[in-house]
Amino acid sequence: MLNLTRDGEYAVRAVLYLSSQPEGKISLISEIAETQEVPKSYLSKIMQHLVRAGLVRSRRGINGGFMLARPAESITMRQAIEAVEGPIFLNICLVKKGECHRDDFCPVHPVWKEAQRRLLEVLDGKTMAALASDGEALSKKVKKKQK
Amino acid sequence: MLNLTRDGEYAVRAVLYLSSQPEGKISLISEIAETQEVPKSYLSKIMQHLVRAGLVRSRRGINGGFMLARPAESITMRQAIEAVEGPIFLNICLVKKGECHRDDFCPVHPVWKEAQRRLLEVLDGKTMAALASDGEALSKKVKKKQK
DNA sequence: GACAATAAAGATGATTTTAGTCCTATTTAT
DNA sequence: ATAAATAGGACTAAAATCATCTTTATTGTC
Repeated sequence: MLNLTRDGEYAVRAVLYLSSQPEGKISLISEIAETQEVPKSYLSKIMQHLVRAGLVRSRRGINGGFMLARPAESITMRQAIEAVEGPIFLNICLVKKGECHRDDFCPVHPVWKEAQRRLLEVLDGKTMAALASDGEALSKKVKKKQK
Repeated sequence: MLNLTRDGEYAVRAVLYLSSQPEGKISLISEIAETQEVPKSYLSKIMQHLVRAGLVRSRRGINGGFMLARPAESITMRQAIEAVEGPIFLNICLVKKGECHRDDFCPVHPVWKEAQRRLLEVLDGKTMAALASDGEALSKKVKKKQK
């Protein structure tokens, strides 16, 4: 349907939250779930994907929780999304050569290729560090408005 | 899942086929279905959407069939897709202001807006006439290769 | 007017995906 | 040991996907 699933949305929120925390701080699932408005038990699933993808590190037991596995500057929006949704392909014909046998003579194929390139350019171009910084700026604006 | 459905794929194929026909020619569903490798009864549904969207005109009865309702130059890929899938939104937060109540302070929102803008730019920029012409060029190339 | 060809429209259904919940491990600091 | 935390699998309801089939409406020809 050409739109992001909950999985992707929640993954971005979670990684963004961790990126906004002081370095080295460990965050609880319940903490992330509440602030990011994600069902806790669902989030648990999402976090596991993020861990397996190497974006997030977890610690079990008392004083456990989650933190980024890498600097927020090195994690892109695309990576967060693909960690839970798998690789992004606007159309199956982009999965790999030969996936669609009409490839050779289909004039639509190159259009999708270009569309996908442009989409990914945006998602690749936004790091979690940048998002976190944008978020801070926004929350200052909101507070000003409320005065 | 961020990818095109069959509906969208088939719609593009069907409109493209009609765009490649001599002007004024009426095409049968079975003809479109066979050449475009779309199940006939499924295609029937798709064609109805295209008719209602005003991209295609139909005639019932003997000698009936389908033809473009407008010049192929005036039909974009986006229009063909949205005729069957509805408006394209990469994320629900783009549907309309207020759809996502995190809008005001969410730094991710503008990124999706930009990504969507770029994607639509590509789909808006490709007319069915252009695709048909690209298709012709491609089929010549394929024939050459086969020699 | 009867008939055949054709699309329109609606009912139905199998399969997959989505969006979760819940329960039982397993790990770990104290 | 115990309490606090994540890990991971089983389960589910609802929706979307990808169709098929049947009936109805329209239209040209004889």
